[in-house]
Amino acid sequence: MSRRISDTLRLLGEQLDPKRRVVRAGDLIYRAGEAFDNLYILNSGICKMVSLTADGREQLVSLSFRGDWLGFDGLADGHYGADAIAMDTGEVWSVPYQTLLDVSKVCPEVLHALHTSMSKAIARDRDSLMSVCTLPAVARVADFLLNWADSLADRGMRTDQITLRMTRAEIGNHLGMTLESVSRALSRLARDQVIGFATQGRRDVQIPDAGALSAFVRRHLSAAPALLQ
Amino acid sequence: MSRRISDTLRLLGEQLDPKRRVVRAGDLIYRAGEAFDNLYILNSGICKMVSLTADGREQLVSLSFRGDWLGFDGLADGHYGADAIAMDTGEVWSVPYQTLLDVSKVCPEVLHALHTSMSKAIARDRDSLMSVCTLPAVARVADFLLNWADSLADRGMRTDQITLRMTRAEIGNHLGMTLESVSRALSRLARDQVIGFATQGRRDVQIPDAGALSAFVRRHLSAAPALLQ
DNA sequence: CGTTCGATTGAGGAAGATCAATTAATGTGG
DNA sequence: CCACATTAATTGATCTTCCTCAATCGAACG
Repeated sequence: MSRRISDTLRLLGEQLDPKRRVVRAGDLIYRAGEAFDNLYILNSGICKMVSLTADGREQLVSLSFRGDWLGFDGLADGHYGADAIAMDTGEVWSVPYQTLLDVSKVCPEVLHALHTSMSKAIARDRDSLMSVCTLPAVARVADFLLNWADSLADRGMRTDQITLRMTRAEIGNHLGMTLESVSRALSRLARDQVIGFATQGRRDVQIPDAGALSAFVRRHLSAAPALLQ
Repeated sequence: MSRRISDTLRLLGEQLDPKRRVVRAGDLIYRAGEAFDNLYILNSGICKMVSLTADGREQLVSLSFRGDWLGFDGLADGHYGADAIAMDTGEVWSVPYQTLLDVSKVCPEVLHALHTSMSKAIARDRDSLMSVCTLPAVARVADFLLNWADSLADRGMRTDQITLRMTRAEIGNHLGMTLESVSRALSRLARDQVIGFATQGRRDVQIPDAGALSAFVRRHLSAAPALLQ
């Protein structure tokens, strides 16, 4: 899988000749409301998508890792629907949507990469909804950590220790709970030995055994009624 | 907008020569886990996507209306990620993904229609997450009704009276609350005169003034902390 | 006309929010 | 490099929202 993502990135880099930009934590990649022109590909680093409603509600709607595309949300109505913000040093490639279409005609793999990435984005968004709707707070945090670790694993990175580049407030916002609940959940997970904290600072989370963390989630399902037919 | 959707459907019908199938409430369009081959286009009727986890959690992840495409979620890993179930009598078109790609080469509009639809799906999924994460139960139900009405409006249909083809349990599942909370929320909305119930049966909801319903949501925002940078 | 399924409503309880105080990490200017 | 200021995180006490359990009512259907 790590191979897959690197290979895809190499292909895209060669075929699309994207504009490359180095970003640092906090840098804006695009802003909600801006005219849609480019799609972005995250070559390295981590990104968050933050959506803001007219009535002032703010939501961290998704996270992106190496190989992910950004900006789909702007395609339909010609304007991006959220802010894309770097959470870390990284490199972002940008490609005009039109260029992408042109290249796709001679290189179908590029189009397939786009579709695969959009499909994954949809699947991930649904997983988020599932998590928020069906899991109690502690399990939601555990599930969040598992998903982060999975994302790293897909990219061939270590998953026994992950560095969350987010505050408790951001995590809570993304998971639909308060920062205090996030903190309590993490303390609980640490007390139950399914996660650990690194020596310095509590933003580094150790996951010695993903299976145990996964089992923790299963143990904390609140008996939900079936929907069925 | 209604024009747009009809026009797009006509184009797709002509260009793709899809297989057409009439479905009735409860009919399965595709099943989670099935091999991905086709994309589906909803020519009429309403559809729900239901996702099921390994540990038995069930989630109504999204709803689809006339003109929406179904099946994107299967593109990335070759298997559909949810069940697609008709909630009403309707007609579903199916098109092999490969056919779609072939036609796209001679008719770029088709590809653009696909991308637009995927982009909208992503935007809608994010709206769902936003709603679940930032709104209290009553407001969530109100927002749900507003979104449904908007979907109808986009298709040129009446929005002052909508027929929910869902039980309270299904609505609750989709919105992350119990069926009792949905019932109480609807009673509350009716008491506050922002919705009404039709003479017969309580599945028909009248929305005399969408603005008033929208204002109700705004009045019931729980003061949330800002995320900012 | 009774049976079944869905919806409503009430009472009590629990999960998580809110408020508040403390501690830990991070950053800044001297 | 240190004292101080600032921001983030933890933890506790209380309160609110929503869930759970239960009874009743209504609608649909054989």
